[in-house]
Amino acid sequence: MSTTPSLRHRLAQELRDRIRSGELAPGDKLPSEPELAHGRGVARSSMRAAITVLEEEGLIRRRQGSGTYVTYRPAVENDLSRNFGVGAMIAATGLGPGTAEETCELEPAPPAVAAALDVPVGTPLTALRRVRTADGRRVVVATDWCRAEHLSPDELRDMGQGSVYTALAEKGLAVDHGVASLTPENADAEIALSLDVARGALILTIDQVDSTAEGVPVLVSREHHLADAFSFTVVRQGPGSEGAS
Amino acid sequence: MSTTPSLRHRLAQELRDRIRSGELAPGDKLPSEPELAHGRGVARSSMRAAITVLEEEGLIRRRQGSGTYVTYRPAVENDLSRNFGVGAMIAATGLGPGTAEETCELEPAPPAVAAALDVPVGTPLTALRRVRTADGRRVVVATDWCRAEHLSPDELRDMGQGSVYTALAEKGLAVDHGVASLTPENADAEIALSLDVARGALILTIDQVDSTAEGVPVLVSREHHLADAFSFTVVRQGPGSEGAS
DNA sequence: GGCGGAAAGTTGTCCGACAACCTGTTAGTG
DNA sequence: CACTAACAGGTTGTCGGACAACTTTCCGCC
Repeated sequence: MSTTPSLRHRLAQELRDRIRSGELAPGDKLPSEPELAHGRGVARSSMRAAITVLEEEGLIRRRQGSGTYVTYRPAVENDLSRNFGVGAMIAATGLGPGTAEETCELEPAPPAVAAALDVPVGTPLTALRRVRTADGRRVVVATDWCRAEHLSPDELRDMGQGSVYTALAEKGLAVDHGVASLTPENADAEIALSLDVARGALILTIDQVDSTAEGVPVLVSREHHLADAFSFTVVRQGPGSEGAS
Repeated sequence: MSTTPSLRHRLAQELRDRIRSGELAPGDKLPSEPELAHGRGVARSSMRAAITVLEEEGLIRRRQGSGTYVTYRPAVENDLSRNFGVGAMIAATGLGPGTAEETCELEPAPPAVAAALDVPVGTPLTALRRVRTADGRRVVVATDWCRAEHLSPDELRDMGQGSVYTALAEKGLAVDHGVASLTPENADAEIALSLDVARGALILTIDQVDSTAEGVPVLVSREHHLADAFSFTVVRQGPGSEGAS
């Protein structure tokens, strides 16, 4: 897992840091490609590839004959498409993440989860149920399911504080991407009790299926977020390059 | 606006189409870079730059010494981070978008909108209020605000069916990206009336600020979506390359 | 002061070469 | 026969240089 990324990705990361640190502010013009390349002792084509990565991420914009400029894209505090896991989301709001309740045991697969993980309904799955807190306040109740042969309840319990993602990664099942589905809800009795709020409180439920790079679904989660504790944001790409469909 | 995009972007679009059309299925190996380049009569470096674009989008994955492969990323039907505008979202679900009510007039800027557009509170703004339908059913009530000197109510009315985005683009104010904020709500009396549902129905409100490539905010919108009419999904990038924070 | 054109600077594309790496084959060994 | 190790071929990664296309600046000219 400590394989060094390719040169262009390392160069891209350096530039990303320089932008995020504020050394290169929005609207600023980057040094020319030959300059950047010579400064780091790499070929211009390599530096160019790195710049292409950032361009695709939308951090910079190239203009032929003129130069390369940092875009005015805002740094969103809590971007749904980037922050992974409840802990990261809470941390992104500047609050301290914690866990109030935690149970981890084998549980027969509910239909929706079974379908996502491609197992028969009722198959025993490792289920991790947690109530997450932000600065002590209960804000999320979440359940994670994964196949028992991938991660047993015992292994997960031993993991302790570590994220489920790191636990899976150590088993060679690194999560590459996930698809999240958002649904507004009113808190039912169970959720209200777990989060210590009145029944009917506004909840945003996130159902997510995480898969490996090979497309194998390894983790299903259902998170009930207290609506007034978070603000969920997404950066949407403009309709520029895309053709009609 | 008809400036041809750079060669690598055109090549990237061709490859994207071949993947989306199913000609290249997930897991398939792409022809080698020299092969692809020669087939299109371009230099390998140009084709390589195009492939880098797709790699950054997550559509393909390169493996040194082995080849380039199409990833197993799912094609999500209604991706919040890609579909722009209510019409596109409705169309993405396979339903026919329509408009039930439409009013367009000057209106003093509410505080939140004024702040986003960087004008004093109460400044007259062009406000477009629409009730959108999917296969005839009322599903969204949306209000768009923009500065009157950018787009007057008359101009917008003349536009007719055309999207607000195209109207702005023709004025040289093409929208490059937007930041959306999601909030669950229960329908109040006004929304309930507009959407013809009971009070308290579950609503997902999307507040969005759209800006040009220069970072100038040009359009603010507030959309109340009927929760059970849509499923909102987001593809989330895995925690792979990102360091901890 | 205003205008036109040359000049310098920057990104876009092309070409050829070699290094690093993966994969399947083959020859050798037990 | 099973297993291992070396080999050859193919593929991506990086390098260096060159020229084209384009933008911006500046200088001389009117």
